[in-house]
Amino acid sequence: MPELPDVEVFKKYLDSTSLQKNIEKVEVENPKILEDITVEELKNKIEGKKFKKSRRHGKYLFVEINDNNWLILHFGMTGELKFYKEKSEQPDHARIIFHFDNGYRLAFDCQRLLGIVSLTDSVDDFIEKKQLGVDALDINQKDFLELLNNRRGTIKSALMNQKIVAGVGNIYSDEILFQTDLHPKSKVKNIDEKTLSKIYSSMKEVMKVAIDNNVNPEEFPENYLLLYRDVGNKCPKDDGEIQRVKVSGRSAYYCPKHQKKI
DNA sequence: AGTACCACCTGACGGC
DNA sequence: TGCCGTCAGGTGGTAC
Repeated sequence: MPELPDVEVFKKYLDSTSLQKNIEKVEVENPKILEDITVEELKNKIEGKKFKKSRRHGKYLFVEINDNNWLILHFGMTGELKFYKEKSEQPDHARIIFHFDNGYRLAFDCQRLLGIVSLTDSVDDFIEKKQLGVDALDINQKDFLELLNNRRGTIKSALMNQKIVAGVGNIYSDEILFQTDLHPKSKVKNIDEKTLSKIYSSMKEVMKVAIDNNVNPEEFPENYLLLYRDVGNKCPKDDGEIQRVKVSGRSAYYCPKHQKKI
């Protein structure tokens, strides 16, 4: 799940359920999910405090505990949040559980343990240290074009490169290229400025559509790839046959009929 | 600078 | 039923 739109939906979920409640206890079910911190540090810094507000950057969600203390959540491939009351409702792979004083709990669930839970005293420093680019929802067209100017690689890997633009992952880069009629292996340097501008607009549009529809593909427009993103399916635009190709180690799905390599 | 490959992990699925 | 290979929306390190 967790690309920019998914994380934005998690943010809204956390904001609407878990802010301003006293956190009585932090339970660590699996410490492998922690990075650079110990179980004790996590408990000491959070127990007895409240989640004050949250902030998203790319695929990261940061939750403020107090002025110089933020919880870092990264969802990996399989992370998600669940707010619930009864233990019986606890998700199968709850790795960290925050217990609130009203009896409710917030679980950081992560089946594959590729997610990360950590702490930082400065979100901006963390973003800088990770060399994350500007968030895909915030970047302006001029900066986007400049960042892609003179790149030698493929357009899909550029879109997925978190140092260029933060937030776009495998699924949504496919969607953006599907909507702009470009083969995922097209070389960035072969793409003219007009087409790059189209990619920029499509990136914004796809992110917005996904967020507005709560990342539920069933609600997406009919001409979106997402519901048909598998080998052999019919392209929702022109009845081409969806194919798969490896691009920088990831599976890219595309319609060979209208996505041409340039 | 880019890319290919590996590692970190768990689990679902299809073929035999 | 079990075993095996492949795949899955992420990131980071290494070696070309």
